[in-house]
Amino acid sequence: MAKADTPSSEDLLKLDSFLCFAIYSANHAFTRVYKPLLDDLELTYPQYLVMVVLWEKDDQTVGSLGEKLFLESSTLTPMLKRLEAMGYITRVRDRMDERQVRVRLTDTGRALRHRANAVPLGIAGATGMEPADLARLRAEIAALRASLLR
Amino acid sequence: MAKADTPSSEDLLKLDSFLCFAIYSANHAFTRVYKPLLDDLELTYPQYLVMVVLWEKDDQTVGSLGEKLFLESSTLTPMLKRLEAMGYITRVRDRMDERQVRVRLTDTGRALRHRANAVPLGIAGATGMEPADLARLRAEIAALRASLLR
DNA sequence: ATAAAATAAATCGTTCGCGATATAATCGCA
DNA sequence: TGCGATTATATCGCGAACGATTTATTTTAT
Repeated sequence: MAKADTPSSEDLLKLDSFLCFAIYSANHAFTRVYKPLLDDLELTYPQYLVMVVLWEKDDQTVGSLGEKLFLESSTLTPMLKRLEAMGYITRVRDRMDERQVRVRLTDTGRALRHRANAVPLGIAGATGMEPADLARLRAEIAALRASLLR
Repeated sequence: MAKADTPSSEDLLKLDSFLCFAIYSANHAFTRVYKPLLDDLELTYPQYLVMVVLWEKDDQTVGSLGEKLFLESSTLTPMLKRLEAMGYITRVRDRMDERQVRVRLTDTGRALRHRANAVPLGIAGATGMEPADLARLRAEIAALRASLLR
């Protein structure tokens, strides 16, 4: 199958598309594995990521969330409105700088964290990998992302 | 920062969300890096993946494409209609089994492959990684996906 | 031979995600 | 001071992506 020669650009077309595809399909796989666990919390996977960021640090601007999640306001604004409608967060213009919107957890949103603690255990189990391997892989992929966005 | 103790479920909430998030954001990063390269071909990133699969093996059913790409017909059908409208593929009911739709490259679609050969080189460069490392990482992520979907 | 089960795509409604653009507030500088 | 540039968020249109359902065809079992 694999030849010792320098791969032609035709071979590369396949080869390299595979790393991106591995990531693309692994991402879908994560979405699917998370779904049943998150259904209980009535959160989608991207919404869950927003909540994780807020559980770590409450009271952030839309821009700050976007920086951490690598998302644009055009993606976040509608998502945050849904989370607000569900009663998990509030969105309030900053008094000092009315351009900014401060996103804060409600008591319900904060309380959700306890129920969410069960989620990661389920995921870690689903990967079937050792914590150390997971950490190493995570770091490598994060480095890859950083290179890509450079 | 890191303690030697067994991580609590609260710590895990952060830790484990990171592998999924690393993948999630790396996937977005790939989409962004591909975009300018694919704009010339008038393909989106998912459409490009479909074309890659067809360049490898022409004349496949919707189901076969879905198996390889891990996508449902509800995702593929509209995408394939767009590729058909662009003149890159044809969609024809199979005479032998009218339930199936056979997807075939047009001459234009086949010809596109040559122009697409430039794409992977650009991506490989953007990762800044050695081919061997890329291959290893790809394999690890593919294994992870397989575990998740088990 | 035909009714029931299974299979393959397509359709529908919802959520994400982006780029381009709009709106509104603040900043900087003449 | 006040006006142009910058910044923060929101809006819009489009293309994925999924689950649930529908339609059409084929297979199977009776």
